[in-house]
Amino acid sequence: MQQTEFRTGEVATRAGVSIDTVRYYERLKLLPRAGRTAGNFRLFGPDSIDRVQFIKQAQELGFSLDEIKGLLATGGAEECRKVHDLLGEKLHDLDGRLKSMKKFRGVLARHLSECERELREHKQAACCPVLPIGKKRY
Amino acid sequence: MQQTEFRTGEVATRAGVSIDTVRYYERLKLLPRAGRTAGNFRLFGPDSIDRVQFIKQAQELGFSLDEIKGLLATGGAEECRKVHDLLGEKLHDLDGRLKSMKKFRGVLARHLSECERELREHKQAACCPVLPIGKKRY
DNA sequence: CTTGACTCTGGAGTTAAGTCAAGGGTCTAT
DNA sequence: ATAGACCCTTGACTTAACTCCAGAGTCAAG
Repeated sequence: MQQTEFRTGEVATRAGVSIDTVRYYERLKLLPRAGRTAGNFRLFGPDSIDRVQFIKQAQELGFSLDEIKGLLATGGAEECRKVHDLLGEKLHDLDGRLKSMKKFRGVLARHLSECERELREHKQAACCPVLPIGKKRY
Repeated sequence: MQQTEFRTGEVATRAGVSIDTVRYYERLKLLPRAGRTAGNFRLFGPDSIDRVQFIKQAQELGFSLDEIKGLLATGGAEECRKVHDLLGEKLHDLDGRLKSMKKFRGVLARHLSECERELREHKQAACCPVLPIGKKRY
């Protein structure tokens, strides 16, 4: 049978965060309040590990903990509507960011190859500062 | 003829940041030290505006000011090599992030449609918390 | 030559997201 | 029944990236 309860430290290592972070997330209600043992040790269900990972991923993509909390909200119908709208909005954001990331990727790639040419041709050129603009005065 | 010098406030509004941010960036050497008028007002070249925008964009994509500074560095051949390497690394990061963003996009989109179905079908269902996992215990 | 909008410096304050430390329990393997 | 590994709470600290403030100077228009 699968393990079904985890203490703080175990959640932390499994999800790849610090133990303090797990407690911090619980305080912020990003994780539901965990149950406790007789000795007051937290006990989390396995879903909490996934949840922490979800949070971390969303965070990587530029969502704040607050926004993430919005996405995790649970409740009646109007809550649902709110999550729905937020979701649509976030999806829209994400698409915008995907687009500009691709553009930026292009900029960096262009610079990279320019930089390579520079290094190849005049072996010790002035340099290749990454800046999508002229190089003289600022 | 084009305007060729800008004071702090103008750079700020054109680049869409606060005036404090412009000064802050100058302090951090993300912008080259601006020239001054007789009365000690900063004078920036037009490139500074582009530079601020570049910084903001990179930042949106998850680069820290410190990393960005690395990309802007200028200097001899080894500096160049360093920028080159950093650039390659960042490009690689970016690709990873693009991938996981797309995946996450999928997750959100799936939730969105699930949420919509929920709202459509049982008009006032329990709700649709965004969580890529089971809903019972944490 | 005054007024109102703008700018300067230096330093303190803020926010998000942790991170650390002190002082003290708990658990389990021997 | 004790050592070593965990865990608890409270509250202070840290870092990045701003943001705000006071007190003072500058500039363009009328």
